[in-house]
Amino acid sequence: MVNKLKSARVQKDYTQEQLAKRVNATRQTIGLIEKGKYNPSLNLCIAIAKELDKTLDDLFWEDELS
Amino acid sequence: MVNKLKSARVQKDYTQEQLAKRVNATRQTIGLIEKGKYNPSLNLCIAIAKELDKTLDDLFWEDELS
DNA sequence: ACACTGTGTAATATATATTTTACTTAATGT
DNA sequence: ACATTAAGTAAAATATATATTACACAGTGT
Repeated sequence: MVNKLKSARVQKDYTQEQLAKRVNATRQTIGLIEKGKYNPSLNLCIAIAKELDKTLDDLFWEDELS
Repeated sequence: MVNKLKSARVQKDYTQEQLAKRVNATRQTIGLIEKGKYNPSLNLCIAIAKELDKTLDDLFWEDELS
């Protein structure tokens, strides 16, 4: 239920730290978001999505649907 | 550039206060998000989108594209 | 055995989202 | 004219996202 973000990051061959730097965040923040332990801000979500060539829905919209 | 959220809310015939109550937020918070003066949390965005029968992309993804 | 890289995690500090309370104004209805 | 409703806005308080620093650990390469 968690790791669409992690999948997308790994697909891009980014480490947590590399992604963090590109979106002006910290490794820890990225790690916690991947673990589902954070409720990130919209701007950060958008920055991450753009950096990974995904959309908000791709990364953060409900899995439960379908 | 701002008001996909406002449009969706009005379409649903919700007042700011009604929407706020349904997503466990305040009228002020909704108002500021509509004005683009806030960087809301992902959870709030998701709650709003669900309540308005939209997706994250519908409401919060870039206008600038195209 | 030792260095190095990627990640998990925790404590404290800082920035900022969100609430609470309150005042204002435009619009609408009586 | 008055009351009511929806919305704009502001100050202070509170909650929480995020940064900073630091330590631990597994995996990999030397």
